[in-house]
Amino acid sequence: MTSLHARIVGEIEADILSGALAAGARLPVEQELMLRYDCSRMTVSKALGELARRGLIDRRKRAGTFVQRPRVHSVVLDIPDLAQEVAARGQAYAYRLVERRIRPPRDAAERALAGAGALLQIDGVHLADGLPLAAEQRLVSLASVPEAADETFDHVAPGGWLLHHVPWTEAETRIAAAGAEGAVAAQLRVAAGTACLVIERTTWRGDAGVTFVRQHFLGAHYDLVARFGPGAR
Amino acid sequence: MTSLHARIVGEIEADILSGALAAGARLPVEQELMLRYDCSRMTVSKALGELARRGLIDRRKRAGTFVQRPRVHSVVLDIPDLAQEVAARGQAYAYRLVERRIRPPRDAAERALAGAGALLQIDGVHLADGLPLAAEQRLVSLASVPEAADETFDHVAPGGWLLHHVPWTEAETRIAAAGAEGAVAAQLRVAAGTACLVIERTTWRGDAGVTFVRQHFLGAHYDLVARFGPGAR
DNA sequence: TCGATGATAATGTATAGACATTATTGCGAC
DNA sequence: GTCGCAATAATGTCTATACATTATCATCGA
Repeated sequence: MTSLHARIVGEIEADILSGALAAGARLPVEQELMLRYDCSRMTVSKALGELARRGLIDRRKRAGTFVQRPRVHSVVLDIPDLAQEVAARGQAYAYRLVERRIRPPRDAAERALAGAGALLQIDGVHLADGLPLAAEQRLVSLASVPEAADETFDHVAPGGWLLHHVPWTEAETRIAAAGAEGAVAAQLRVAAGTACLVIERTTWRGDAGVTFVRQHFLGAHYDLVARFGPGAR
Repeated sequence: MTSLHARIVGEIEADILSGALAAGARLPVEQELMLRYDCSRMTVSKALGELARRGLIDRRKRAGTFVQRPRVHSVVLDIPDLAQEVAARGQAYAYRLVERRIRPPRDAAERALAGAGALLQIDGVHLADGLPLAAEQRLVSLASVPEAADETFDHVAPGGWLLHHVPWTEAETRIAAAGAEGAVAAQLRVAAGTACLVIERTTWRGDAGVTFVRQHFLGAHYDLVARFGPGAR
């Protein structure tokens, strides 16, 4: 016996996550939701208030209620749009493609990501002021993001591109440290064994895998900062 | 002109964070808050509902409303209680003290942490199944946590101890990678330059600094995993 | 003594209505 | 046209009330 406002939250959330309500779309006004769920305005408002506090929607007086664009998740780690971060540091950002190809999944983990389709593999290097900052190896599920096949990713980083082409995602991030080896060391132009911050992230949209990325950051040039607290949102 | 329920949220939150309402303490019942704020029950309930959603309080029917114990913050990175984590992996956990001393702050950052008082410096090593997992250098502000001066930290790790002795905290975490050098390499029993995950965390209680800790994790033996998503709590 | 049972005190959900606030929109004056 | 202002449509807050739910507590009976 779940409560009515919880049901409203759930249904709207599902519509947003599935893409049925696209980012920027306008939700029905409260009056209409009152009719749809046959309930009072307080109940609708409670549900919308919760979604707003969670950051899924934006309520604006007189204008209405809108689906939020996917924020950079959770303030914390997720999906640093490197272009923006580097720019914020006052450095010149560039992305250099190393390799791009379409291939079938090679192991169980990749099959789970790919679903029924093939994978787009994109290797590249992020540069700050011309110097290597991070080496990136990425797999994109073409079943989930077929448009990616039409994009060359010559100079546009796939991370930022995906941010703008896939609406809501859920992500699991793994952070570790490792020495740079082989191709990665070469791309970063450092000696083998140099300490790197390794970030691996798998991203889903609902149950479908979207992308997996492994980034080697030069430890000396990059770090992550996250702030927590009961007050923090 | 902040709204009334926002004010209620703020005041109760402040009482919790300051320790005026200790963990486990019972809050006034809604009727009493209605009187205190001269408002309706819905307004009180909205405020308490928000605090409950944020995890600061726990509302139980018939029993009342209670201050939650500080959860491991924010699901994500924070404050891995290594003892628990290692145990969860089925390994034997141990902590070995390397050095413990009380000293004045040495630079501006340390002065900011220490406030008016001195610092307790605790260096130690976390072991899993007898092997070094992480080297830890910690500073505790005795102004904020005077009880720490009476604790030897011989075999009890200061992280877990602090978790149980300081109620609510806010933390900033920095994550980077670096090669182990000097004393750290020796404590971890690895060659200099071995890649480590470096976690630095400063913790406050309100405006007062509580502790700063720098941990070097052996990259090969440790990683952080965090999962995000709109649904995730 | 101990266990079942029912009363009760607390939160949980919902309603209907009132008034406040605010950004948009459209209209009128210039 | 465009600038400003007023009407208005949407959300924001709050009240007073009702009934539901549930864990606790006290009482009663075996």
